[in-house]
Amino acid sequence: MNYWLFKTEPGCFSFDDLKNRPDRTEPWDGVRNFQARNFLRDTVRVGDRVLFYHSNIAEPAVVGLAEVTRSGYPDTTALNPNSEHFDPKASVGKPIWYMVDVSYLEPLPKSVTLEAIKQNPLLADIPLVKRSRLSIQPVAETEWHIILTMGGMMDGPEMGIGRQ
DNA sequence: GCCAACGTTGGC
DNA sequence: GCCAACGTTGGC
Repeated sequence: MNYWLFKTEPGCFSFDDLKNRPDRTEPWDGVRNFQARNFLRDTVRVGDRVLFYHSNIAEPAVVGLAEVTRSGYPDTTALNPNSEHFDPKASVGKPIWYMVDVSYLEPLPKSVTLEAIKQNPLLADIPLVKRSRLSIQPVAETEWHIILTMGGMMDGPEMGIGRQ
């Protein structure tokens, strides 16, 4: 199982929008960057876990967790002339662009802001800091655990002290 | 809304 | 295949 960070502008599609879908599942379409496309097409697998990140807002942050429920398949919005993501170079035989399905899991008890991520020296190498424009990013397992800990999802090494 | 970073396009 | 021009992303 792999870990990922998916970026979205909440004004376009938010974590709550995913939660409010009838089956809490949604195709992750409209990605038009080749490196992100390669991840979606080749590497993202069913069962992979996703950090859901809100970008382009006053306080960008990881806000929740999602799960991949369908691996890469052709992005139909590229074939639809009425879609804002239409790509005249794409065709059924050569789709160019790919999407996956993601399902809502749970929100983080507290959002992990970009500011907090930047301030954590253990996260200095993640693409969010180094390659901020990449919209589909792999997350190392250690980084995954650190971010979940920062979000109040799991106990960090020092947080169990004093517990019953 | 500005603008730096960076990805893509297209002329040569 | 280089690289200038251009468009987009996304933090601030």
